[in-house]
Amino acid sequence: MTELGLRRVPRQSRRDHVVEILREAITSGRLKPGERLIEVDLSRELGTSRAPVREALRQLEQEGLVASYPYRGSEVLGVSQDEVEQVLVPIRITLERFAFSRALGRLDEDDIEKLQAIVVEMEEAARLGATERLADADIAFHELIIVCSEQRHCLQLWKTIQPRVRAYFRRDAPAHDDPLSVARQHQELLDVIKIGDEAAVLDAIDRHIHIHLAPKALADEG
Amino acid sequence: MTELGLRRVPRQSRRDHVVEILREAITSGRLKPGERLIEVDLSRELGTSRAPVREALRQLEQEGLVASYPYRGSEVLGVSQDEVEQVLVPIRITLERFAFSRALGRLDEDDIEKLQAIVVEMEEAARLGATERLADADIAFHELIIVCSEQRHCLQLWKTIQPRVRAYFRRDAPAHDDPLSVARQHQELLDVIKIGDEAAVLDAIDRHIHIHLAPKALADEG
DNA sequence: GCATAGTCGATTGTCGACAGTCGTCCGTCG
DNA sequence: CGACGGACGACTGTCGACAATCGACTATGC
Repeated sequence: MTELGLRRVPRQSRRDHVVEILREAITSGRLKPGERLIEVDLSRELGTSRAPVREALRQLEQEGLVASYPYRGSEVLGVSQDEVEQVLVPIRITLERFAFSRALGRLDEDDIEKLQAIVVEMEEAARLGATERLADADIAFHELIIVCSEQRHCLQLWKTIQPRVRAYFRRDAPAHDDPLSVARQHQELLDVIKIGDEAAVLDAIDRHIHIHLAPKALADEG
Repeated sequence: MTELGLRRVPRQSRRDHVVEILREAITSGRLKPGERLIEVDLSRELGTSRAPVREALRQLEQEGLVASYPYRGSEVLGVSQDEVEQVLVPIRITLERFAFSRALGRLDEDDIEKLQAIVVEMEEAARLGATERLADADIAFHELIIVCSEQRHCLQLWKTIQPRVRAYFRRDAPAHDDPLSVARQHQELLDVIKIGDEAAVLDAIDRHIHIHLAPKALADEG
């Protein structure tokens, strides 16, 4: 009848659905580190069978949000500041330097427009004090460029660390004294991208990502 | 009777078994890029049901060895030289710099002995021209140190890229004019580790991993 | 002859049931 | 009183069957 071709269509598999629900719950902090994840309970709550839940837990395990032990279940993991500084930030720099330089030649006007829209979204979120929206827009900005780079394995590695990057964005977002600065920084990054000078872009990314380091870590880096 | 408590015990889940078989087949090149992986066929060949096979394929997908498309199946992926140089090598450097510096204080005599044993294994494999054994020993050396660093997420990221690192080790191994040099380089690295000077170790790792770059890439890096 | 819609086989996505494993609790024995 | 061991409950690992989806092929109309 009125159902236009997508009646009960999942359009996204139940597994993906479960992954999203759980990832959201973990990165937002609603599920806390150490909490147990029991397959039957989850499947009941989500109105599905255990098979999709199991596969979802495996994926979250790969993403480092969950740890699981044979025959003994799964638990939620946290993201330490130490990991952010020592692993995630350097990996992001490696990954994004590569992705950004590849993306430079491929970004068309449409892409630039989308990036600009994300910056606008940031400004709006910042004004409203919507820290989660701000963090998600931040993720979206970086992910869009990685997607545009059309480097399959780069995107795959990004997907592996992205949930944890999101987790620390969200955790740290409320601490910003000036949320608008996030939007401003991305605007500057975008401006450099528009100009298209590779060296300048790489330099801008380095500085942009380094912002996430705590003062002490910055001192360590020199 | 004689069965000493581990009769039919899997001791490793069927899923892990399937993962290992397929990973081995892909990294060794027995399964070629583009080849299709059909769940029922695999489950029949491996004498198991589809559930473990499905979960194994998901894991290999996370590792970047396999790509899968909803309702349309999975296929084997390759590892390009471009990815090695632009992504895997830099990521390895980031990861291993961190892991090695963390491991330095934790390596006990037992660990050093194991590392030494791996170098001996390399020498033996090199003399026999056993290129796959040589590549696997190379992997084992680096992985042991990452394990000793006791950085959970570091290990998790390593597990994500390790299969592709193995793939390019195995692919490139036969091309070495002097297989023994691999053992020699690791011996030198191990010697520096024994001394325990962090800066020297980090420097040695950089150079060690950079070896995998083709001459052209090296020129690019300056 | 060509475009379009319907059908079919192959393959994946999901389900409910059962088997295997682990930690715990309780009773027994020294 | 503590160590040992077997039974129990909770949960994960695996299975075989069914539903949903896709691409290719075929038939139909123009």
